[in-house]
Amino acid sequence: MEVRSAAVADEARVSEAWRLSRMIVSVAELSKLNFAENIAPFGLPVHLARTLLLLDEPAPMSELAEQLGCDRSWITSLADQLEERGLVTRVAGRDRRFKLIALTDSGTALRDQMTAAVARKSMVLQRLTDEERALLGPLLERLLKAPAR
Amino acid sequence: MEVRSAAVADEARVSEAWRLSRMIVSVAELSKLNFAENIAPFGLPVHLARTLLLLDEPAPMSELAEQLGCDRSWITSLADQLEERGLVTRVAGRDRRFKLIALTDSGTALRDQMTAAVARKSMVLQRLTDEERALLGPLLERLLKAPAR
DNA sequence: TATTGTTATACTCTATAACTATA
DNA sequence: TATAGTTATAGAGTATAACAATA
Repeated sequence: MEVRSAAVADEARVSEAWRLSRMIVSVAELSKLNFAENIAPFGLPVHLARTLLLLDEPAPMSELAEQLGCDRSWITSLADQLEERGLVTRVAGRDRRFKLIALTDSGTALRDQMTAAVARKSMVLQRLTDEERALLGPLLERLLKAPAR
Repeated sequence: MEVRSAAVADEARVSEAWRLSRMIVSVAELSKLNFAENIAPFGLPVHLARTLLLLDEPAPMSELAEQLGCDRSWITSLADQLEERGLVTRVAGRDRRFKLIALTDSGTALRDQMTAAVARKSMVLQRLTDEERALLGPLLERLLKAPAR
């Protein structure tokens, strides 16, 4: 009897967890759509916008590859595209093998505009209250950092 | 002075929202990785597994296209692949134009196994307590349903 | 004429492998 | 020999457009 009700409770817990998992993915998809809409006025494809928003400091290409979770060769292509638009330049690194990707003045200006626009129009800001956001933060941190209890 | 501090508070709110947005996307990415790992033992590529988990009732292909957010022609391809593996069949719909994708017995068995495995091993279940999940649900619902307050 | 699913084809994003230039 | 970036090529995943069958 106790075993039975424990199993039922577990079943409910598992199916609720599954529902939450699917919701997280949906939220992220919505969030990406949102991002795409918000940057559309700036005329950059999503992957270039994403890269631009990452470039606080001049960064070696291999480091960008790591941050974006992609191959170095793809970074070459991204850098080419951003360079064509005058948003970044390749500058020398501490070693003649390294090339750093650095924002140009217009790249910096565009990044600042985009960051502000994207943050102000984010779903999280538009749809949640201050209190709700305060609750959400720690939960997301747990999901990202927790060592799979 | 009041204006200044209001602006500062707003700035903080916006940048916190931006941090949360990025975390949501990271969580979703982790969650997808997790999903991929959990279904790997079943030997289905991710897109087929995702489709299988969607098939509770026999569904017309155009409805699947809508649910998965992709073109009807891609559903044809998915259905072909699932059919080759004996997991689904095309059955007649209420109109001779419609074809419904329905799970076979082995499709149903596989789906049940996968659903259970995926739910039990989900990050949400493994990394959050019951209380934390109870907090997370309503927040996600707000993000998905809220009419952009 | 409008709709469902199919086919053939093309495109986008990204990885792999081979290459170069340094170190 | 090992590492950073580049080039050329290939693949996965998906869309587009034209089409066939049915309504």
